[in-house]
Amino acid sequence: MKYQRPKGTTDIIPGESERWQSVESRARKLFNKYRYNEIRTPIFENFEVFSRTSGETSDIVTKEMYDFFDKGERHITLRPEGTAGVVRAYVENKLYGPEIQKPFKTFYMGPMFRYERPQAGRLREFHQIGVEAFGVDNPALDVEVMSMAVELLRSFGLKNLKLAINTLGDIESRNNYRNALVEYLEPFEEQLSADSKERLHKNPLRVLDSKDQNDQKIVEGAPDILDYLTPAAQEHFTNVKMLLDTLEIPYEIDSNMVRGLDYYNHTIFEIMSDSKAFGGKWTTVCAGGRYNGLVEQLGGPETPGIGFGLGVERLLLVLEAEGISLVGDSGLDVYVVGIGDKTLAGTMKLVHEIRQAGYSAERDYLERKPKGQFKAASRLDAKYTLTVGEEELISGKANLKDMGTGKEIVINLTDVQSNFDKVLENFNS
RNA sequence: GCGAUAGUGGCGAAGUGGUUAACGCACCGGAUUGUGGCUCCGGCACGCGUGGGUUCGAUUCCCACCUAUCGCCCCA
Repeated sequence: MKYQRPKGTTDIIPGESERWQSVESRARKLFNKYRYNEIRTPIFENFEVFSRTSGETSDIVTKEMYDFFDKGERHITLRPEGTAGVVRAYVENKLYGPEIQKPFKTFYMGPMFRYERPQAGRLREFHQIGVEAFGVDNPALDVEVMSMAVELLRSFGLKNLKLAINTLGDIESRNNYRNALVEYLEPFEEQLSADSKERLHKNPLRVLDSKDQNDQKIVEGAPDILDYLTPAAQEHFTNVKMLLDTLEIPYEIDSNMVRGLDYYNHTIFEIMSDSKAFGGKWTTVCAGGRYNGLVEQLGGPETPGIGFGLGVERLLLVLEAEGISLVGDSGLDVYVVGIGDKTLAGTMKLVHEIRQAGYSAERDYLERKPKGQFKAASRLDAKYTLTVGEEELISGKANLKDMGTGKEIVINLTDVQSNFDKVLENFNS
């Protein structure tokens, strides 16, 4: 093979693209119900937009970004996630202005890029559907966002979903907790896995979700973030739980849950699936949280925010594994069978007229014999065939056949242009 | 970035250090001058991921690279 697509990318070809369209259009519909409107931001941004916000030491920044210098020596990055760019746009377009209703609610969908080792549901170019809401610190917004995510996944027919929630508290809570955690872990430093030793001082919270069995044992006795919340942070979390209960949305509190990005605080959540698409292991399909402070970090006024991102590839894998089909077929209405090379123009005209009348139409382009054309019509799942030869073009009458029942009638070809609806109506009555 | 497995036609899949690389599906054509199924007949890989090497000879052995899949890291 001379040319191959770059590692970790994929072609979404017809047959597959329909599923994407279905996911996207359902998401748009749902977001509209909740009054979220679409935002489209660049696929690349200045490097700093992500490096500042994601955390200078986060893996995303240190080893997963597709960054390069353009011809003007600008340090550019292909966006690895959606939120930072949206926040940048929020600030740059002054969407925090007093004339704009709060919360400002928006959604996006599109490709993201991370330089990683590809695996099932993990590509270098992947797609996310996400939402962001700015300007309101009310827990009602946290719960609206979560409820929307859950509803979206359920609307696809998914069951066996788990909503896991946690809080990172405010800065003060987080710092207090971080200190307590490091203090607890340091005596175990020598026993920790190599990875966790590394994390201990770089990003101690990450030790909490280590997969190493021994690490997990040590973590069991670690202090709990929930015990270090300031009263304000505590109240926020309590209200989030209360509101989830109100909506009867089941959830689990996972106080060991952390985030790969530094900008999160207060409520964080993940929606996971234990679908066989991922070998039955719980895998995150949708994740999000609150990021009060991020807008300020990117040069805007102090503005709270919250959002989530949904991995489209992962969602599609789960839907497939669960045997959920998204495509309603947009079948072919009429296949026009043309017999003999004298019918070239007549067939073309009929196909054109049928399309003008609002129906889908196909014809033969390979000069196949009638048998081959009927076979093709059958394969394309055509509802009807219209058969024209030289005689029919002269007499103005031709056979219309219902491919389901095999029934045939003679129709006037002039009716195709003027009232094809009637023709079909009469046929079916 | 690390570790493991794999790579033969559009798809699935057999195969061997040595003449024409099985078979199945799909597709195309014919038997059947203008009607979908079945059946029968015929066609369809100057080629075995790419590039080197060993050999008289490589799809088969060796090396490198590429890609995919799985695990780790991380994550949607």
